[in-house]
Amino acid sequence: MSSETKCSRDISLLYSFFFVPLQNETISMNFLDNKDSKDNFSGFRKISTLFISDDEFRKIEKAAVFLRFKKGETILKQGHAPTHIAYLQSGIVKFNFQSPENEKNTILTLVSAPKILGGANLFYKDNNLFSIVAVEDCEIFLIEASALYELLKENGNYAVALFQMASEMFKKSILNFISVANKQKEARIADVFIYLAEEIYFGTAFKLSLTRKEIAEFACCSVENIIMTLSKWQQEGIVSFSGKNLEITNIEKLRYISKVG
Amino acid sequence: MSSETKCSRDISLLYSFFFVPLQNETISMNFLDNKDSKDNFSGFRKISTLFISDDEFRKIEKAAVFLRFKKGETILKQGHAPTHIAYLQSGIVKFNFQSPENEKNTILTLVSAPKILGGANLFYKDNNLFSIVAVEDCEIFLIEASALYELLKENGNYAVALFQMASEMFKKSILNFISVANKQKEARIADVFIYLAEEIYFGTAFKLSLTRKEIAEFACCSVENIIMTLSKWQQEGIVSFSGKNLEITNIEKLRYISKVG
DNA sequence: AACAAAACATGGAATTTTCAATATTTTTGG
DNA sequence: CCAAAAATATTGAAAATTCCATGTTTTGTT
Repeated sequence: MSSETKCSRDISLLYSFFFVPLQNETISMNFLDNKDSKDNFSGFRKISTLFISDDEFRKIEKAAVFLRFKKGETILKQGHAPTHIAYLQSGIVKFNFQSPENEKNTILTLVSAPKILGGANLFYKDNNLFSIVAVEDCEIFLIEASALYELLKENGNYAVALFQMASEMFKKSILNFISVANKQKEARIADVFIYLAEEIYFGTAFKLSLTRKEIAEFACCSVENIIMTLSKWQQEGIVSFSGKNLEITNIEKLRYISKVG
Repeated sequence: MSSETKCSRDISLLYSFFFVPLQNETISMNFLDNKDSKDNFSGFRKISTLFISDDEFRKIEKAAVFLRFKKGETILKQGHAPTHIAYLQSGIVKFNFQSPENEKNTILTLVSAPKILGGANLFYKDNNLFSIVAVEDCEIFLIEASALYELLKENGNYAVALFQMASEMFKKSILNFISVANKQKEARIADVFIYLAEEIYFGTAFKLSLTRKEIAEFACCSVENIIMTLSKWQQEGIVSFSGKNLEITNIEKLRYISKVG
């Protein structure tokens, strides 16, 4: 547990109650005190404020705990019971499926803050279908599922709103599926970079937080394909990169590749 | 409109109100009178009975129209506004995505009755992401989305239940995605036939309602792959088929191929 | 700073998969 | 019932993609 944590009162009990440690995973133990927590929680309030009352919000807040996750840490784990839903305050996460047979990973979709995560997992009767893993340092509120469930049952308006948000992320997975199913390598990789620019980094120049391997797992091809394609694109003046810094210099060309492949 | 249609009163107006004709698609115009409609609708009631009251059910029933769709007909169309949700009383449907660029179709998942369809589409803000098409003759209730929406907002319990059902179908699409992304041809085709036996035909011997082309669109490979693989499997004693009649004679072998293939 | 591990990069061989050409069988519509 | 269309089937060539071997660079840790 970090020594810099400031607790105005003991919320470690709350923490240990709401948070189930994940196997073989080291968890970032930092969390803020209630005051800070409340401030940070305003993002969730903002998303939800149209639909839930102050009373309802306070109930959720009581069932929530604020956590920081470092790059690579698992937030919600595939195969576990969906005991929590997560509100992503800041950072970027991947929806990762790990094949039980081989070691292969598939990234279903990427999501950047602010978003409510785990809704899709939550509504299954079964255990989590995929993991949610930080690809950048993240600030997260883990909310006890049962508390949210009670709210949803009482507040249909909010239920519909939450489903819409959860559906958005499903939709993105499906869109990626369609890209993978119909297009070949180069068009798929183009789709990934268009997606990164439009939905993750909100611009054409960014510091890439994904490794080539992760991009391969997202575009469903080999690492070599990613590396070769990026090199080719750099020669063709479509992208320019050095290390992790990357700029898409001709996004229209990328859109063309996405279509014609 | 079929001459054998018996209408105890004029519901064709209701029909035309609820039903938006689909472009380039001939629609089955048969529908039953209100009495029959009520009887058949009990399936929907049964699915929903734990969550909605008789009053609420009657409201939904008033906003519903019973239709028969013939094999190949489109029930909900990709790109259209999600004006309706469908209760599949009997039959089998495919979730079909048609690529705007080329003519390629992708079958995201298959679903057999009884199920509530279009929930996923419903929760999007956007238009339908995919079409729902009959692969066998279907009996369907089309329910006005706005009526259901009102119910969901008032009845959070039912909203949660409906979303769970919609999530199930999403989950199946995702599982297919994972199969396509990670496995190669033969293992994917094995997955498709295991799915058909377990979730669609509820047995290892069935009359295949999909063409080889549709199976290819489901397993995301070429028609030739399906034909060759089936021939090979028949020689190896894994399946036996003649025309549309097919029997999986060694499903364990199929499961092995799914894993190792 | 040194070292180990991971990530990045490149090229060719091997494999998988699609495409193209063609023939047979089954289904559909008049 | 017949003709046309669609579906099924088979084959080899072409294309796409992964795998493998190898080397360089970057990152993280002690």
